[in-house]
Formats: sequence, structure tokens, C-alpha cells
Amino acid sequence: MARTVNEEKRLERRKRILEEAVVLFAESGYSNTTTALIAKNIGVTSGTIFQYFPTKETLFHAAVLEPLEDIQKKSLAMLQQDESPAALIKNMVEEQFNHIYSYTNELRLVQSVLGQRIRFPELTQQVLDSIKVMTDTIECVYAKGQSLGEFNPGFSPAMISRSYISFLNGVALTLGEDIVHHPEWENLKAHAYYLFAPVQHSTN
Amino acid sequence: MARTVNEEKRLERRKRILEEAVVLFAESGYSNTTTALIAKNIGVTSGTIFQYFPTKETLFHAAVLEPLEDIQKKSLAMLQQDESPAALIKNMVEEQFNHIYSYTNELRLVQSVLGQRIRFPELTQQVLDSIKVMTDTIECVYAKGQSLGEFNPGFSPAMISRSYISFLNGVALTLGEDIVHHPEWENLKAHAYYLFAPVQHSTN
Amino acid sequence: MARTVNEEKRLERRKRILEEAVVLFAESGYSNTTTALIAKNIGVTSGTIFQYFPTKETLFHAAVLEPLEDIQKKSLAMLQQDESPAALIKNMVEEQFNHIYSYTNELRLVQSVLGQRIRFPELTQQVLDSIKVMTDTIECVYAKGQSLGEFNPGFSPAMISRSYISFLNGVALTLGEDIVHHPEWENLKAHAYYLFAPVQHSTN
Amino acid sequence: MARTVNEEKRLERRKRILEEAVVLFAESGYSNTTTALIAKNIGVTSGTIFQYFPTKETLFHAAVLEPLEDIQKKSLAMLQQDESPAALIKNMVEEQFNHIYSYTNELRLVQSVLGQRIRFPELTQQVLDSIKVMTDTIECVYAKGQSLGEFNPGFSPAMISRSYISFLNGVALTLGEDIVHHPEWENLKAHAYYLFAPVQHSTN
DNA sequence: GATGAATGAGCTTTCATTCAT
DNA sequence: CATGAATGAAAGCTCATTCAT
Repeated sequence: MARTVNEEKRLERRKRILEEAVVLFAESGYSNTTTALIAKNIGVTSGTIFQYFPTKETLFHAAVLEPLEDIQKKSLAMLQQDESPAALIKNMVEEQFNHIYSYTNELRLVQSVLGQRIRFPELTQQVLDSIKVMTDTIECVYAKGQSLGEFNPGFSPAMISRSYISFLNGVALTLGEDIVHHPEWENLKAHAYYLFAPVQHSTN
Repeated sequence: MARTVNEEKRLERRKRILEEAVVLFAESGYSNTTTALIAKNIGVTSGTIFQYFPTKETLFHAAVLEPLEDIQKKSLAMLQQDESPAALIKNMVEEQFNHIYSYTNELRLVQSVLGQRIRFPELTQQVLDSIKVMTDTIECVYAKGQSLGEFNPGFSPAMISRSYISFLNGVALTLGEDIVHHPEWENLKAHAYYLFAPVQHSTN
Repeated sequence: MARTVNEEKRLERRKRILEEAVVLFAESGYSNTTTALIAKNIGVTSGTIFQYFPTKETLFHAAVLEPLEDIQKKSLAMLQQDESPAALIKNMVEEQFNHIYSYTNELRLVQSVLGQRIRFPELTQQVLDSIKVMTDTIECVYAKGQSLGEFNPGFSPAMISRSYISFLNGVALTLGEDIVHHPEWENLKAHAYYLFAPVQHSTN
Repeated sequence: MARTVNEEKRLERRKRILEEAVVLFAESGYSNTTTALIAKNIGVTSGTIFQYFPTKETLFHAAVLEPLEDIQKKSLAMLQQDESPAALIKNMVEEQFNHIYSYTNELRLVQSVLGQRIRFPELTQQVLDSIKVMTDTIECVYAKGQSLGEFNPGFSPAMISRSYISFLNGVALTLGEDIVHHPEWENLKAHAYYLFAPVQHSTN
């Protein structure tokens, strides 16, 4: 029992470290974020970090991958519900664009990894694998939608899913903090769905 | 005369430093790139860098902004030629996507800046300003195309130009080095133009 | 308790660093003294210095001002005892000249600052302020002594106190390490008091 | 003949370098003065300095010793004129205090050397030797004055000359740039002569 | 003889990591 | 377990000095 309480405390603290790491790594980059600052911001001392993560790099990996998995899981769950492909995709786009502000940091972290593949080769691979799971699923749903006449059959599903992921990342990258207050925000969101080339009557 | 020769030599070397800096900063990020390595890679010693750029940060700024300006200039020139808006935009997309591999590093640098706005606030602003010039021009051409019936009139030009820039950056970011060897590369390129919602008869 | 022990240890080490800094800065000057040498001489590694003083310059300031304050405090205390002005001044001169060898380095540091006012403007000001407190006090005591007929009334107290401080510093500067072994040392000390122009009968 | 012209040019330039070196070394200290700045300030390039002085240290030695010798020569000449000892000393004090502002930098240089004997041992020795010549001469004149009843016979000439040199240096050190505008300046100058303990009737 | 670009050793400062308490 | 002082390698930057032009 006592064991469990300790276990919980440890997990709780680990989570706090990870949260703060995500914020700081995203804001300032890997090298410019010090383990001491992460520690200070959550009210522990510098040594404590290393009781939970053996190295700074390990912490970074966790800060990149763990939130990514959470996000993926949520999105994949949405795509496996019992609705028409077009509806599934529309929901996914809505969901991802509406909540984009709540995981800006996580996205930015992923992007910073992709931007430095040579420096983080292993991590990059894991990120790409994770993205691949996502695009594969979208591809699959999209193909089904095409066969049902919901999407323009002239486009390759592989390309479409790639396009969407690229667009999503590009939007998050080029628009800033206040991304959702951009005057064209609503139109941009609609255009994300337009990318899938929905056949008219089913879009409405 | 002697003066000119020296001046040329200096410019030549400055260019070499900048080229190498672009590569290394893009590959490894600002902090993880040492000025000593840049020097070593071009066959000079560490002190030489600082004869051309007073600080590492100055070098970084130059490495980000100077190539960006070159690229912008080329693109803007293309958009001001004497052709129909649709043709201009199509050419621009073709050009940018075809040459994307030749300035992957430059793009990546820009992206790394945008990903760390807090750390490089001034530089970020300059990059955003530079991008704005680009989107404004595209917007302008696009609006003209709409009035000529070349593009779907239902979309906001501001949104469209933003979308395209986001897409371009997203593609460069999520696809790797061998971006152009991706099996969907050609389709992706076509989809970039599709983003502009060209009216059918002119797309073919 | 544990807290107190740590606190004490820190203060102890801070003091050791400062002591060594005083010696080395005085012997070799600010620029020619490396923080690494200070560290090495007290048996710690280079980084440790910066746990106690954020920059080399901060350390220098502390090395100049803290001992100066100690010395001043002692001298001021002497001048506020319950004796005749002439006795107070005589004691002060005795004290300062007798102990001059024990704070040669501290004096030399102060002198090196005064010699480079442009380079250390803020520090210079603080040193001058500190000296002013000293001369003001001497002036005050001297004036009282004049009114009691202990000193020649023909001299301006402000000039006299300045003269003494100048003389003290000049002696420390032009005589070397073995200042107190100089054959004229005792006579010189007597002449320091002579500077105050004591009226004969009270000098003996 | 052409030879001579070149020779003159060289000497002229050497002098310019030395002058600038005196100013900068005095203001900022040895280490903090760069050879490049000296060069720049007199309108030549960095390499030129080393055509006239093999190393920075050589230049420093020259900047300290050459002006010191000039000053000494002048003072010694004054002390060897055909007047009474008291008049000679009075003239010397007048002269040195009146012109103190014109060789503040030279004095400061000397003082900075004396403050760092360990760092410049050889140079220190030469400075001390130079000072010794001065004090010896003063001593000699003073002794003669004592035997003529011009000075209080109770003081050791060696001590008196030391005192005066110490006082002179101390005044220059503790008073700043605008030394001669100090409200007590005239009194201070008078006190410098008082140091020699002149017998009353000859002081006026 | 003057130039000024290149050199490279040396400096201050940072920071991930360790470990005695 | 948490602490936080100590470590020491590594980085950016400076600058006296050299030398080809």
C-alpha cells in the first residue's frame, strides 16, 4: 500500500517535470533550455530531474513522444467511430483545428525534431513512425470515402493524407501564438477540409 | 585595383562562411552548431569567423535572412511577369516545388526561427515581415485571377495565400531530405496548385 | 540546523575565494588574473567561483569594497572613542601605519581602481565615497582639535585630511612589500603625524 | 640625406605611437588596452605598431620609462641651478605641482607599474631606480639646506625626500582628473612644501 | 615600410551530471 | 528520495602576433 502511494507520487512528479519540459523545450529549443530551469519552475532542485530521467536527452525524447502518442490516440479513436468516412474526417479536422492551441507546444516540439533530423536521428524516426500510423489511418478512411462517392476519386489517398498533415503542421508553424485569433482562421479551417476534395453534396 | 581584389576576396569568403553556416545551423540548430565547426568545415581557424561576423548571432541572422531575401526576390519577379494570374501562380508553384530541394536548408532555418519566437524575437519579426511581402503579392495576383474567372471566387485571397505558404512549409517540414523522391511527390505538387481552387478549364 | 551548517560552509568558502582574489588581483591586476587561477589556488575547480560570484567583475568589486569597508569601520571606530582629538588622530596614524603591511593588498587594489577610473567608473565612485566618509570624519576631529589648541589653527581641516590620505596611499604605493623594514620607516610614521601640524607641547 | 628623412619619419611615427600608448595604457591599464586601438587612434593599421616595437610589452616599457626620464631630467636640472637649497626645493615643488596635470598619464602609468611589481618585476626595478635618482638628489639638496639653517635639522633627509615623493604620488592618485580644480588645491600645494619643515623666516 | 587577414592560444562563462549529506 | 555544491568539458569571443601582398 505504502508502495502504491509512493508510486503515485513519483508518477505525479514525473508528469510535472514532463509538462514543464514540453513548455520550455518548445519555447526555447533543446539546447537553450536548462535542466536547472525546468527544475526551478516546478519547485524542485536540479538534481531531482535526474532521479526521473537519466539524461537531458531522455527527458527530451519523452517530452516529444509521450504527448504525441496521446494526441494520436485521441485522433485515431475518432477515426474509428461508427460514422461515414466524410463525417469522420470532418470531425477530425474540426477537432484538431479547434484544439490546436491546446497542444501548440507539443506540435512545435515535433516540428523542431523534424527540423533537425541529423541531430536527433532516432527520435526523428520514432516521430515519423508515429506520423505514419496517423497518415495510414487517414488514408484508409479516405479510400473508403472515395469508394462511397464522398470524395473526389481522382486523388491518391496517400497524397491526400500527406497533404493534410503537411497543411496542419504548416499552419501551426507559420501562424503564431494567437493562431486562433487570426482573421482568416475560420476560412483556413474550412480550407483544411477542402484539401480532401469532398464531393459537393456531402460537404454540407 | 588592389582594393577591389581584396574586397572580392572578402566577399567570397563571407559567402563561404554563410553557406556553411546555413547548412550546419539547418542540420543541427543554432545552439548545437559551433562556430569552430563552421570554421573548420571551410578550412579556416576559429577566429576568422569573427572577422566577418561580430557574433554568432549576427551570423545566424544573416544565414536566415539573406537567403530568404534571395528566394523571395526570385519568386516576386516571377509573379510580376506579363502573363495571366493563373499562369503566374502555376509557374510559381512549379518553380518553388521543383527547386525545393535546393533550398531545403534555407527553409528549415526559417522554420526553426518560427518555432522559437521567444528566443529570436527580432529575427522572427523580420522573417514574418518577409513572408508577408510574399503573401501580399500572391493575394494580389490571386484576386485578379478571381476577377478574371480563373479561380473560384468563393475563397478569400488572404486565406488562400496563407494556405499556400503554410502548405509549402508543411511539406518541406514533414518530408525529409529526399523529399523529391517521395512516391507521391508529383501528386503533392499538383495538390499545391489545387489549393488555389482553380476553375476547371484552366487547370488542365 | 543543517541549514545553518550549509550556510556557514558557503560563507567560509566565499571568504576564501575573496581572500585569494584580493591577493591575486593586487599582485597582477584585474585582467591578468584569471578566475581559473583563483580557483586553483584555493583547491576548487574553475566553475566553483561562479557559484559564489556571478561574474569576474562582481568578484573584483567585492574584493575591492568589502575589505575597504572593514578597514574604514575599524578606523572610524577609533576616531569616535572618548579621547582628545590629538590623541585620537595620533592613535589612528599609529594604527594605520603599524598595520599597513597587513592590508597592503587591499590598499593596492583600491589604488589600482583609482588609477583606472575610466575603466571602473561605478566602482571608482564607490571607493571615492568610502574615502570621503573617512576624510570627513578626520576633518571633523581635526577641527575640534584646532579649537582646543592642539593643532596649528592656520590649516584648513579639509586640506589636512586630504593630505593625510594622500600621504598614506603614496607611502604604500612607493614603498614595496617590505615597507615596514625600510630604514626610514619609523621616521616616516612620525612624519605622517607631523603632517597634521600638531602644536609642540602636545606632540611630545 | 634621403636616409635622414626616412629616419626622421620613423622617429616621428614612433613618438606618435608612444604618446597614444601612454594615454591608453594610463586610462585602461595594460591588458585592457589593445595594440589595435593604439594603431587605430593614430591612423595606422595594426601591423604597423610591430614595426616599431617588437612586442606589446616592449611598447609598454617604453611608454613608462621614456616619459619618466624626461620628467626626471627636467626636475634634476632645476635642482642643480645656482640658488639656495630652499629656493631650489620650493621651485621644484611649484613646478611639479603646477604641471602635474600635464603628466597625469605618465604618473599614473608609473603608479600602475608600482602597483603590480610581481607582474612587471624588471620594469618595476627600473622605475624604482629612476625614483631613487630623484630622491637621492633631493636628499642631497635638503641636507645642504639643513646645514644652512633653512630647514629643521631634526629630520632625516632620506625620510624627507621619501615623504615628498610619496605625497606627490598620493595626491595625484587620490585626486582625479580635475585635480587642479579641487578647492583645496592651493593649500595642498603649500602643504607639500610644509612637509620639508622649512624654518619660518625662509618660507615667506 | 605599411597593410590587414589569418592565426590560435587563452579567457570567461555555462551547464549536464554526480554524489555526499 | 531530495538536495545543491562541485565538477570540468566545451563554447563564444578576443587579441598579440605573423606574413603574403
